Order: sequence, then C-alpha cells, then structure tokens
Amino acid sequence: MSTRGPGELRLELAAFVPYRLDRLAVGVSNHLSDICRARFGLDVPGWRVMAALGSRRGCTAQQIAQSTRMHKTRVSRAIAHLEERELIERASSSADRREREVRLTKAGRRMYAELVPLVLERERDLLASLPREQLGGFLAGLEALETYLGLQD
Amino acid sequence: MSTRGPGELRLELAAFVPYRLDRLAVGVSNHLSDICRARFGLDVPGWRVMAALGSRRGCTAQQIAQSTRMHKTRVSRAIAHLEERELIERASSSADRREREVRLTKAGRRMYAELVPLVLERERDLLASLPREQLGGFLAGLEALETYLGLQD
DNA sequence: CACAATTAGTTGCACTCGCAACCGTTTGGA
DNA sequence: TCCAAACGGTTGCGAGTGCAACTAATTGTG
Repeated sequence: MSTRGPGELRLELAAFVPYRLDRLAVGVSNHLSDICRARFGLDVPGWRVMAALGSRRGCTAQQIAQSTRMHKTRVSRAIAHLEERELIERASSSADRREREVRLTKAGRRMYAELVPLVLERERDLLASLPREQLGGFLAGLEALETYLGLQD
Repeated sequence: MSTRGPGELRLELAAFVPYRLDRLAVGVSNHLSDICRARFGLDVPGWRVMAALGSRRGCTAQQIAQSTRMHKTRVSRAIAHLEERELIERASSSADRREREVRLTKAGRRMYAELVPLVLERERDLLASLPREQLGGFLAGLEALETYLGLQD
C-alpha cells in the first residue's frame, strides 16, 4: 500500500515508485547474479548473452543487442569475454562479411543447461513469495507499464 | 500475463521477470532523469541526495546513504558536486567532529520546490497508465517482493 | 588513563559503461 | 559504374562506481 494519496505534493523516497522499482530491480538482480557469478563466473552482460544464445541456433551480435536491450559495445565486450572462455564461438557468415554468427560451444551448451534450471528456480521462488491473487495483478501491472514506456520488443 | 507456466524449463528473456524488472526500472529512471538532468543538471545520485535532504531539516552523509540505499562513496561524491553548485552546504556538527551536517541552501530549497511537483507528476502519469484495479495489485506485489528481499528500511 | 576497536567520511584504483569515432563491407542511387 | 550513405562490429576515451585503504575522531575496555 502507498502511504501517499495521488494528489499529494510531498516527496518521500521510500514511497516513491521509481525509486522502489530501481531498488527492487537491483535486489532481484543481486539475488540472481550471486549464483551466476559464484557458480559460473558470469556477470550480467555475459549471462544475458548466454540466455539469448541458448534459445536460438546462432545469431549476430546485432540480434543479441536487440533481444537483451544492451548497447552494442556492451554486447561486443561480453562476446569477447565469453569467446576467451570458449563458451561461445564465432564463424563469419558467408552472406555478409561484416557480421559473424555467434554460437554456443559444447561447453557453453553444457553451462547453459546447468544454468537455466537454477535461474528459473530463483524466479519461481521470488514469485512464490506473492500471494496467489497478487501475482496476477502484479504481472498485469508490469506488462501495462512496459507497454506505457514502449519497452516491449 | 506470463507466457510461461510455473514449472517450465525454457528460458525466454522477454518473459523472465528479473530481466523485465531491470528493463522497467531503467525505463522509468530514464523517463524521470530526462527532466532532472535537462532542467536541473542533476544525475541520479544528486537527485536522490536532494530528495533525502528536502524532507528533513539537515542530516549527515551516513543518514543519506541509509535512506537512499547508496554506497557511502557515491553519497560522498554526490555531496561534493552539489556543494560546488551551492545547492547544499555543510556545517561541522558540534557533537561529533567526524560528521558534518548537510543542509539545502536557499538555492537548493528553491530547486527542490520546483523539482518535486514535476517528479511527482511523472510518477502520477506512470501509475495512471495502470487500470484502477491493477494499481492496487501491482503496489501490493511490489511491497511483497520488497519484504521478501528485505529491502525495506 | 591508555590503547585497541569502531565510526564518519574521503580518496586511489581497477573496472564497467555509453558515446563518438572508426574500419571494413554492403547497399542504393545518380 | 561509382561513390555516398548506411550498417555490423570494435576501440579510445571520459565519466561513474564499488572496494579497499586511509585519515581523523570517538568509544569502549583493561
């Protein structure tokens, strides 16, 4: 429950939704990246690239940038790190010699297969802390805000 | 609505709540910091310090760090910048000579008074994009997640 | 009283990020 | 056909950040 009415002119950070959302996103991200970093040595960009690659056969840095909403330089560097660790590999795509097709290596796929259940379990635990009837409302609100801000893909 | 059932083992970033929350928080923050930076030259740490100071008579850097959940070095640097711009001032508090009391200057209070309505209006617009019955559910869910992660003050 | 432990706040350092500029390639007109 | 514009991707750079180490002041304990 908010402690402010809709028209009030007092600013209290602890009740200010943008602040609370930021705090929540950071908290959730930490909750998650603890595992990713400790168990797999993945930072957020690295883990997002893995996630983007795991559900495709292979794609370009451009496409990864789009589907992860990261800046192309951030993607470029994440890819470079993952390639050093031999979790992904790049092959020049024959069609356009500017772009290179990025794919998970065998080791990458192995890590991905290990990673996904753990990560999804964390998400499940998180959402399980919401009472049944709140979950629907929360997800609906989340989606409405995404739409309002034009964040959907 | 989520497109995944609770027990499914497929990871799709666009439907993964931690990712969506991060994206939403960034979107909301940009939506807000556009104004703060363009109109007032405030970055996020600066704006948070202003917000923390505006609702008190004066406090220490420590207290600001607590109420904004920022690292003390981030607070320290934000305070330094705001002091350069003469939006805040510091006086050594007589009780403990390690700490210094931080206060808004006259110019700082003027900016704060101008800032708050704009910022609250943005929050109101954001939340107004939610259908009435979703708003309550969304805020309740937000609070439940904060509690689950121990984020409350 | 003395001295170790703690606290408020600052600073050096290594790292990350986004922007702008760049390289090589491809596309689309004139 | 040729050349300017656009595009995929990388890199240099400045700004910001957290950690660890630090200074200065205070507290607690023998």
